[in-house]
Amino acid sequence: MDCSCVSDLLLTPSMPALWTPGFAFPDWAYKPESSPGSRQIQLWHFILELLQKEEYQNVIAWQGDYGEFVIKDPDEVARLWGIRKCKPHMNYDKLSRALRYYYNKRILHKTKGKRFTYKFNFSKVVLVNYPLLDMANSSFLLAQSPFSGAHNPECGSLTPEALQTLFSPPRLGDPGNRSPLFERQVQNSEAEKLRMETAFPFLGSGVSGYSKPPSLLAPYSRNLPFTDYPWSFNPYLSGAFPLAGSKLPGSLYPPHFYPNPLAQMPTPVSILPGEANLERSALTPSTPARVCLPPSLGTLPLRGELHPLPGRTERQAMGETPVGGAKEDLASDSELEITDVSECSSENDFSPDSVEERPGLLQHTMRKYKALANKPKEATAGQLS
DNA sequence: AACGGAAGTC
DNA sequence: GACTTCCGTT
Repeated sequence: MDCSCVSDLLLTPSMPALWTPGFAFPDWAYKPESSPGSRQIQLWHFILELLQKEEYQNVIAWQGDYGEFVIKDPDEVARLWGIRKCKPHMNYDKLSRALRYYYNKRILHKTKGKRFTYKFNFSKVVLVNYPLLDMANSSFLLAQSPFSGAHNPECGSLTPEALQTLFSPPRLGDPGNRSPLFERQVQNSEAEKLRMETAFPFLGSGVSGYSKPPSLLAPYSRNLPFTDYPWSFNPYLSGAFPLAGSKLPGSLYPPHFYPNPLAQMPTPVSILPGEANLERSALTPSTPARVCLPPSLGTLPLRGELHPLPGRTERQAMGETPVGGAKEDLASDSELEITDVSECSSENDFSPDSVEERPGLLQHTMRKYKALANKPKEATAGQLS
């Protein structure tokens, strides 16, 4: 009420918080779990939001390589952040302190020598989008990273047990209904949190990380569109957003960074599980679930077989249409500076999610992944392409 | 500008 | 836990 700060950019009624057209983050990343008791947006989310809003290109923008961005107007970013957090006295000094705390979490790191330039640990973003994928490739991915395998204890943590944990079915008490994309879990279980933290340590007490994305994750296209991605996989293209009909400005997707998904999205590989395996009712009926899979998953069991992280992650990877329309999304884009206060304490509760139990599949998938992970990259790529 | 410790807030 | 605030240091 008295806090005339919050932008409704991400709190449009018809749309859950943190609508990010180019990125898809599992709901657990949206807060309740990552910060028990708090529902506020995290700074890195906010940064990502700004980064993909065309209107803030002069404030903050992707620049340089791979995940690197420049805060062109520190004061403005701080101001926006302050508005978002109802911290009128926010400034860049404080904001940057918060950013520095991300260094240890491996979410960000500083691009030395470049003023106001930071870099996302991009692999983590990919991880968030395609957790299973990343896990599947973890061995050789990490092997290629500057902080590879032997030096990376995390690499060894991706054990079948970890997978098991990640895939473990929900507790019996967990609600069994699926919720539409963007609805977030409210009654998310600790198990879920544990699963996530196992897979995405950076969100917790993370350890590993690579400053450079694994080569398999492909360099950004400098000139070519989608085809430049070795496996037609745009890590920033979640596919979880209204594609057809959406009118996201192409400029939101700098070609050198991530091609315009709307214009260049190739026919994606569908990992749509069989109808019997997926409760399609939760999906927008007219919107085919789709996802661009990297070749590494090309030979993995698809349709009805691959059923990674049943629930949130899967649906995102499948390109579920978010609640609300693109039009509203766009309309809200320019309202970051909204001064509507009511949002300050508004709640954005979402329905609980569910996880399906597929023990057989789990075993199968785990074996497959393990096999894949143990193969040389080339061989794997070949086999998968 | 950038860093990071320390204490405080929610 | 994720900042916010303050501040001394590089």
